Amino acid sequence: MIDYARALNEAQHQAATSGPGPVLVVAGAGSGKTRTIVYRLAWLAEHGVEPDAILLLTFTRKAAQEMLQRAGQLLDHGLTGVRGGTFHAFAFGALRRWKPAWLDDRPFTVMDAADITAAVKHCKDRLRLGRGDRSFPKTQSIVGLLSKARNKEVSLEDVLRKEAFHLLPHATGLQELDAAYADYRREKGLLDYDDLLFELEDLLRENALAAEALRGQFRHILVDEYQDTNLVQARIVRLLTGPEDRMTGNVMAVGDEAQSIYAFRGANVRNILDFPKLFPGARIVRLEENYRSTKPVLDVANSLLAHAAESFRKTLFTRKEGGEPVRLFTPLSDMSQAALVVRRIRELLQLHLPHEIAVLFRSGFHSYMLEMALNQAGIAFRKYGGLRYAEAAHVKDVMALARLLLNPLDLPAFARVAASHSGIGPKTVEKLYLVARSGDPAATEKAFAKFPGFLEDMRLVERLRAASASPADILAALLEHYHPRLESLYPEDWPRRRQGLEEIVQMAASYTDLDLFVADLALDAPEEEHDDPAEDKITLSTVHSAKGLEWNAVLLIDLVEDRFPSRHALAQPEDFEEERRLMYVACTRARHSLDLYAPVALYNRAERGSRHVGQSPFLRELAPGLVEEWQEGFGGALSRRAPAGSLASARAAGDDAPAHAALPPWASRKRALHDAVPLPTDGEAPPLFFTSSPAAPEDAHFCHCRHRIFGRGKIVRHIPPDKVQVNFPGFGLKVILSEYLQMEN
DNA sequence: TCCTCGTATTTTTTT
DNA sequence: AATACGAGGA
Repeated sequence: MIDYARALNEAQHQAATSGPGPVLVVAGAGSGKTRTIVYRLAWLAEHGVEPDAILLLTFTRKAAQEMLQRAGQLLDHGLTGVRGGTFHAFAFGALRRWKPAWLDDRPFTVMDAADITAAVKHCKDRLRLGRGDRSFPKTQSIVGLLSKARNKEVSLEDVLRKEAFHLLPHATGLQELDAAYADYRREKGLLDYDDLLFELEDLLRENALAAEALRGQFRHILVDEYQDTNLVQARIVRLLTGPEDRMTGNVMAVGDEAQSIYAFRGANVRNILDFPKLFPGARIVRLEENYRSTKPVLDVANSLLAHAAESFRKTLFTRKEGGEPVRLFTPLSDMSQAALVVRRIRELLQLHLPHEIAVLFRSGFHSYMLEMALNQAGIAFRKYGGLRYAEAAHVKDVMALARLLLNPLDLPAFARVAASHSGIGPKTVEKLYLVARSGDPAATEKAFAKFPGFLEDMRLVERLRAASASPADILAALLEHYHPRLESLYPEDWPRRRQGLEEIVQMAASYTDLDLFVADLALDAPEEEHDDPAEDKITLSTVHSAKGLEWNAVLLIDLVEDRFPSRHALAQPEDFEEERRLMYVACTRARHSLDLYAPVALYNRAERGSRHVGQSPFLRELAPGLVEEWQEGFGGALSRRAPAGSLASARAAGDDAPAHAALPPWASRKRALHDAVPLPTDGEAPPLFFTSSPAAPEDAHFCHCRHRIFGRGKIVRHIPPDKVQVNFPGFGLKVILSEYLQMEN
């Protein structure tokens, strides 16, 4: 039995142990939201709710897995039966079981981002839209506009009027394109991300049998990151909890309007405000105490929100007094920013394990320079957001063959396979597709005769379709067939790619149905390397992908105009406000240490030089005295910029270039840095780096312990007050409550 | 007419 | 890195 009252604070306790009916938990950043959900799961299990009657809908699968894992540690019998995943993955599962009628029993495929772009491009070309017209939007902007209209459930024209006034002359053309793209998907048996949600809603409304089956199974629904749901997702949750006129199930939604960062995708904060309307009788619980961050970090975060629009304003409080100051660095350029960050990470690595350190940024490409610097410095990292594994060209090539096997009408897959043979361009693809679809063998033979390589692809796919082999066997066969092309396409690094593809075959081994595997890859691409738990790496991530995660040390880079906030967010006040919340999310990821970096100049390829940039408006808005400012001089020397008016401010202005100026930035960094820090003249607290030791982990004891599930493991470090991190062979690093471990010596 | 290749331009965020 | 566009070849 778990002592809930002891393990949770009052509000958390109320949420975790609340009886039947709808509950809304408004959970501030770091307020123990995950903990609350985990204890909720435990409480439900203790009260006789079978795990498979619980549906946990989260924004990312990573979050769902983490939650289930933490719950498993808490409960003896684990919660393996709890169903959890993204709305999209859940929708796919349901639609696979109850196919939409319009498919007429044809197979269907989930499109990934590249497919959507390719499909819209195809329709655009066929309608001859924007040919030679530079004012016509590019394919990717069009995809964004169409999806935005559907997600916000407003007309395309309204979207244009509001955010792209200059495109209004093209409204008719874009509407035609929207219709053509819809026909395209219908004809080819393809569902894009938005289709999955709307089709699920239709299913729940129109197929009483399916609706009853789902409602009967999932008596308890938990929705995480509720502020990021859009209108149709809220309706889906409502429909899952019962027919329109009455509630038959239970629902708990958890969210924080201050962390709403997906409005661009149609997320609607009103969902939180309207929760009591949609779910009458809802109880509301607020978690406002922050357990994650130290006071200086929280002060910065609160200061950011103080300037937000009223409905988003909130102040979190912490009892963790003290802690390191938040530091703002102003490197001379983004290049020296990368060097400085590398230096700083090296130092943080003496205090923290790699996975406790993260560098965050607004957009995927902002980290390119840092990635190069880290590679040179030999520091391993994992990157989230940006290019995903399943988006790598070689993976898409092999998966396209697999998809063709499942759905011969899958035009994006067909086009990808075809175009990998030389001599086949868009026009030829279309011709071949029409012939292949007509099913006339003689005509097909003739048309394909010119492209023997492609013909072989199709023959192999057909053979494999008939063979009814396992997903792993099918992919292995496709990989062998694809290998020669892999070598010729990527002469430099094909072995690395080959290894990645072999991992795909490994992954597929845990599936019995190929279509599930293909959909999973499109819906939630796994990480690049199959996690080798022994290999601990630091994290690079976009702020969006960092949502819901936390680290001991967070470094936030590129806090300059046009980058953070994104230059695309300047036109609309709401967009600007969303960037502010994004910055808030970024800062609240940090437990002990938060570094802010605002390079003075950015390298510009076109000009082959650097260009001066202003600081992010969010930095200028911060209340004075919240951050400690350090500026970079030549040679990487850092000097403290004293608070305005103090004695040291005059001194900081002078630039005394140290003797190490000629050294490369990351050579003998310790000494160079140390010497560069001016000694305090007025008895003020001294230097920056290396002295800072936020709750330095005690040195590793290298003693062993035993866990009833994971077996014997080595204790890597203690996490005060009551947890330890243990490396279990075969399971990797786990954070576990000491009381669940047996010590060994 | 269609394909290929080189060059210029531009990168938001996610399912 | 990925797209768009224009020149030149089949």
